[in-house]
Amino acid sequence: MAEPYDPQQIEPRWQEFWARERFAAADTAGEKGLYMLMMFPYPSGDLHVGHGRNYILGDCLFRMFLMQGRKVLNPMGWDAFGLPAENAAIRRNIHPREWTIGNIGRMKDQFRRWGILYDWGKEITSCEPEYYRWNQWLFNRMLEKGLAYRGKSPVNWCPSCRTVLANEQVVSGECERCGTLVEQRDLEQWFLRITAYADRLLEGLDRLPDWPEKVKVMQRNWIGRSEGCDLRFRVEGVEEPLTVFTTRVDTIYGATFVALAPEHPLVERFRSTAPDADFGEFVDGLRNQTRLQRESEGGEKEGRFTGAWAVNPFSGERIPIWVANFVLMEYGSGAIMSVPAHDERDFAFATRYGLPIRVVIAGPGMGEGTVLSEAYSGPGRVVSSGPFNGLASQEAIPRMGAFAQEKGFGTGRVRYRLRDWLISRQRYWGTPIPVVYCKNDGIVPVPDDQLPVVLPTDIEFGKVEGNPLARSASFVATTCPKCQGAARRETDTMDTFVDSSWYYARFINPHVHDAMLDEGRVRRWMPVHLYIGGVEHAILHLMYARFVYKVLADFGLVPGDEPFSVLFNQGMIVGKSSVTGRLEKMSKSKGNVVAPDALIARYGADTERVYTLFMGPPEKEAEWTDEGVLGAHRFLQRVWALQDAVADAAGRAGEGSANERLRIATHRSVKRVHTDLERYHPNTAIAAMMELVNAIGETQQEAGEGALREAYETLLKLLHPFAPHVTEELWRLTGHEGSLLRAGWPTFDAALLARQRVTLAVQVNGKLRATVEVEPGLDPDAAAAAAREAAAKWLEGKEVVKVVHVPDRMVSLVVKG
RNA sequence: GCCGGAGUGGCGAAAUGGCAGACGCACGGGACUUAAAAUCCCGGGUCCGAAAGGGCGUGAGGGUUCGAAUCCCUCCUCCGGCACCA
Repeated sequence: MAEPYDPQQIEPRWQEFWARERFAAADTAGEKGLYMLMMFPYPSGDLHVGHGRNYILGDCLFRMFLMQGRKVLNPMGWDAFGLPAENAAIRRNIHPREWTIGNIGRMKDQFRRWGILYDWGKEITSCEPEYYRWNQWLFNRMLEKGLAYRGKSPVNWCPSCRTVLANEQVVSGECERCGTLVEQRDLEQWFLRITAYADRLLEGLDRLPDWPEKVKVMQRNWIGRSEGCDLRFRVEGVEEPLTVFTTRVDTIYGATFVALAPEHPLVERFRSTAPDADFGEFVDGLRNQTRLQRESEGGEKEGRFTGAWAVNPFSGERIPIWVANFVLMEYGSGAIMSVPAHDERDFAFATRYGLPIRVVIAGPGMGEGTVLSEAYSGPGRVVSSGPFNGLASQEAIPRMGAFAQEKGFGTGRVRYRLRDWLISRQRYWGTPIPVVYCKNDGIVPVPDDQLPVVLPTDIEFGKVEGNPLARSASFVATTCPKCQGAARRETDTMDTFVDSSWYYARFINPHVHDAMLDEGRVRRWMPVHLYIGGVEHAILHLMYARFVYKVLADFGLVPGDEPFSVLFNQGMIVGKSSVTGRLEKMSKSKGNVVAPDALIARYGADTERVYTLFMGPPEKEAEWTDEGVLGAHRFLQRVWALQDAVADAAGRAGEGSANERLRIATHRSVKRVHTDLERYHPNTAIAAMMELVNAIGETQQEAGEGALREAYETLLKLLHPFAPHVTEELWRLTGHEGSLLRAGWPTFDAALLARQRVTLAVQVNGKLRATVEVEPGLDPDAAAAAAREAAAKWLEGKEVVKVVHVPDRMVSLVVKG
């Protein structure tokens, strides 16, 4: 009898062995291999079982690749800048760096205890100057190309995080990180010109067939490309024309007013002349509202007449200019031509304020005089539009656009919802933006040879409002690189998404000191073949990374122009919350965190791994249950116990049919595990191995040593990526030396699988009536004969008019009478 | 509102045009045990039937097909994303 299965005793030993033997080390100087990567984590400290999913799946695939003898780069690092470290500094008076490094140590240890292998020789920590200096270097390059710029605009301010945020980091009016309502502030900030890459970001998605459709759709929506034209309206009494953006020039004869955003510069000119006494108050009220407030007020459309008139450039008609709460300064030109008949919002506004509604697009069943009860925004025939009458709206759009262009009051224009990427943050724990402000020379970049601009350490946290960096005298006071005069350093730091926008390329050459990237290596190893991470980064990280990669490609530093060939999004692990009683993402506040430590102490890391991979398809959300863990543990117990079955069969030839049955089961499992892993379905791969365990159990009395050994050893190999510790141990116990990682990945004998008898389903008129066991590869006539015999009782007195034969699967008989 | 995804036993799920429910959990019965735990064996979609066998069954309704969980149309519900974007 074997010793009892004791993961406590087994697991640490193998973890040490794998580290010592450096199985995960990949030489990127040599020839190209497969590059797989899991999104590097923020080192927040403790990991729970929900975090494990991503890493366990990655490790499972990695180990299979290693067993297949492939060369694989599988690195790990730390997205180490960010607010939690600074908040910890304020609360607990510990330096952010110290806090971060401590957490990294704990997380690395957790990875080790999960049995997860990484090439730690290539570890990256983004808060170290040797890493972030290249953020600064890249910033300088982008500054040279005009891709980085300083600009003033209304920006999102999170009062709790005390910093501005990029648009992508505001989720329905709230800070993505802390949930606080963001405010609008007019500030001068640093931006990266991601909008210059909008079309390429869009077009690149079409060349990513192995990305989830969902992510691509989200990015497309976020970029929000729309084609239309800018039209210039003359405003009575005003010199400069007013530009509006529209995608529906075809409706312009139906424009009965023009609407301006409250922030539109033209509004100021009408402040004193507008007819309503509360005009100024109204405008100021809107300007002080947050975006969310403005939208939340029941979607109620509100506005005021400015007292001014615009002239429709097509018809020459005078139409009033209004200020309206539903017009956004951030989009288009902050001014629209309003066509109530054909736009839902304009319709609501016109109805409320008694403005005319004029049909100019006749949809099905509509004519010139039709009175609408709601806006019609579909296509139709152009009416009441002078020379354009009778055109189909689809046709009128280009025709009328061209007309406007010809006459000089219109220009074809593509607009995007996407805004430039605001990267300045008024916080300490990030990459210093490498510029200085000089009285003589203005904004001066810090020259490359003076990089990195290192974060100072003489910092006091938490005492006063504002960026602690700005209070570091030694940091702020500097000299101008141009004139050597006194100058002031920029104290804003970069958004941490800058760090993660290119780290994947640095992993290939983390120790190059005189360049951001080693061109030769990067050229061989990029793009990342398989990128695994959570869907929460569908827009943020993944779009920034695609943008920066394209910039790097334009600088000639990287090959191609997409960084990640295959993207795999794992789903969340959720647990029943003791607070809300519902299934929620694991978090301390929800009281549903399962810590790996106790689990590993009781059942072992292999059990956690098998359960995590067995829960369901990894792209789906899955609920953690203690009973499920038990099932995974039982499975490993059975595998452990089966070593006796092999030992007991020593010297036994066994019974032929049992041997054959077991061998077929073995090879079928090899085939299934392999194909299931290839399509990222570890759950069904485990099911296949469970079936093999059952098959070994059923035949262990009759089968011979050869078949049992083959079955068991194959099982150990197949199971190794899932449960690495116990399989290594069993591999030794069954008399082998070395590691399963070097034992090769099993292949299956197709000829053997082709020999197994098959069960044909027999259908009569589409209903299953019988099954019949036959030799594989039966020809249609023989199959039909077997089917007729099996279903004889259903064919009595009937005529078979058609036979459908699906080889080795079924025969369908169609009968009449 | 728009876009995307999903809906299958008591539960997690499998099957992507060919025997629905593999595999596991929970449950029921049995063996072992003084007993329990652990382990092992057997049984579970549902209805009729003692059984053999049959009817029904993959959110609802319709369609295509010899054959549909799978393809098409209409609708319902849930989840996710975007949302006054001109």
